[in-house]
Amino acid sequence: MIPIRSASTAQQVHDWLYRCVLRGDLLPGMRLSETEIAAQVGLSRQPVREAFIRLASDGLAEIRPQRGTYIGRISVRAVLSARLIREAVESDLGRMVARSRPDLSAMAAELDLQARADAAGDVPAFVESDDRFHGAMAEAAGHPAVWQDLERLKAQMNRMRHLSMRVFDRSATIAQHRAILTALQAGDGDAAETAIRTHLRQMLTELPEMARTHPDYFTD
Amino acid sequence: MIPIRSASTAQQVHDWLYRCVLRGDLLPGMRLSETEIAAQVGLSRQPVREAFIRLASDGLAEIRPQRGTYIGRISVRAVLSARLIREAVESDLGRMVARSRPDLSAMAAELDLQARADAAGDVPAFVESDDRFHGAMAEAAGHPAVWQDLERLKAQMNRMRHLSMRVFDRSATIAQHRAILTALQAGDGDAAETAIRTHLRQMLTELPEMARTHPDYFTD
DNA sequence: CCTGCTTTACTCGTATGGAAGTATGGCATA
DNA sequence: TATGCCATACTTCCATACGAGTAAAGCAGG
Repeated sequence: MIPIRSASTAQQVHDWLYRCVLRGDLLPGMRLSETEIAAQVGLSRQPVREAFIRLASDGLAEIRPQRGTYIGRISVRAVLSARLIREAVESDLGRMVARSRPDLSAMAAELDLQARADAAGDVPAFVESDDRFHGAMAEAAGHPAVWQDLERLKAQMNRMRHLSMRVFDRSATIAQHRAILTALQAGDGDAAETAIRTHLRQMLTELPEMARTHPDYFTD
Repeated sequence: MIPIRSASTAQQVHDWLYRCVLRGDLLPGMRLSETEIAAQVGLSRQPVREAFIRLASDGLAEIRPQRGTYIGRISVRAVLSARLIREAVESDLGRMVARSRPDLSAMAAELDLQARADAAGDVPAFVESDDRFHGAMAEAAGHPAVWQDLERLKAQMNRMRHLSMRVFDRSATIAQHRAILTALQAGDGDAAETAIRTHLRQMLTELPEMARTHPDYFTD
C-alpha cells in the first residue's frame, strides 16, 4: 500500500499560508489572528499557532510576543542578499552547463511557456515558468539540490517579483533568458556568465522602484 | 528603558537544542522525546514541541508523525550543495574585497586565534574562529547579510566539521586561510578566487572520508 | 480642551487532558 | 521452531483552559 502519509494539519495550514504570502494574497504588514484563522479552517488555535511558527522560520511572518503576528514586510536587505547569492551560484552553474553540454530542451520549453504567458498576461504563470527556467539550468548542471536551497532564499524575492512583473517589461526578461540559453547551447561559458549576471542585475533597478512605489510593503 | 524582551521559553529551548546539535552533543539518529526534554527543563510538553518544530525547520530534526522525533542525520547532499554555494558566493566576495581593499585586521586576528586554538587542541574554538574568518570576509566585502544567509545553509556542514576537525590536519586549513588573506591584502582578485575555491574544495575529500568513518551519522 | 489613570478587551504563551496512530512484546497456533 | 494475531505501552497531535502581558478605549480631574 502506498504510504499516503497525509501531513499533519499544522503543516497543511502552513503550506496554505506560505502560498498565500508568496502569491500576494496576504500582504506585508497584514495581521494574522490565531483565533481568526482557526475559525476559518475549523481547527483549534494550537495547530494554527504552530503553522505561524513555521512561517516565522521561513522569514515570512513576525511573531511579536503578547502583541500579535504579522505578515513580514519584504526585507530589501534579504532580497539583495539572495540576489547576490543567486548571481554567484548561477554563474558557476552556467559555466558547468556550458562545459558539459547537456540536453537543454527543458529550458527551451520554459522559454516558450513564458512567451505564451506574457502574451496572455498571466503574471503568476510567467513568474513560475521563470523559476522553472532557472531550476532547469541547475538540473542541467547536475545540481538540482542546489536549486532547492536557493528556493528558500528566494522566498522574499519571489514576493517582490509577483509585484514587479505586473509593472515591468516581461519581454525584456524573455530576451535575457534567450541570451542565456543561446550562450549555453553554444557552450560559451564566458558569454553565459555575462548573460546570467546581466539578467540577475536587472533586479537592482527593479527593487528600488518597487520599494518606492509600495513603501509600506518593504522594510530596511 | 531597554526592551529586554526575554524570548519565549520555546525559543530558548530551541536555541539550546540547536547548539547541542551543532556541537555534536546530540548525535544523528538520536531520539528526542517531548516528555523527556520537558521534564529536564521543567516545562510542559507544548513549548518543547514548538522547539522541535523550529528545529525541524532548520533541517536538524525529523518529526515522524505519531512515531517520534529524531535528530536528523547529516545529509551528504545538503553538505555538497552548501559547499558549492559557498564556493561560488565567497569567490565573488573575495573579488570584491580584493578590488576595494578594505581593512582586513579582523581576518588577521582570527588567523592568530586559529593558530592558538590549534596549538591548544581546542576544536570547537577552532571551528568557530574558522567561521568568523569567513564571516569577516563577507563583512569586509560590505555584505554581512549574505553571511547570515549562508549560516543557515552551513548548519549541516558545521556538524560535519565539528567531527572532521578532530581528525584532519588543522594546520593545512590555517595555511589555506593565510593564502586567502595574503591574496586579499595584495588586492589580487584572481589569486584570491583560486585560494578560496581550493580551500573550500578541501571538503570534497573530507566529506566522503567522514561518511565512511561514521556511516550511521550520514544519509544520502 | 488636554492630561493621566483605570478598566477592559484583546493578544500570545503555557499547561493539561484526551484522541489517534505506531511499534513492540507476548501468546496462541501450525 | 517459525509465524501471525493481539493487547499494551508509547509517541505525537489536537482541543481546551488558564495565565500574563499589551494596547486602546473610557473616564475623571485639571
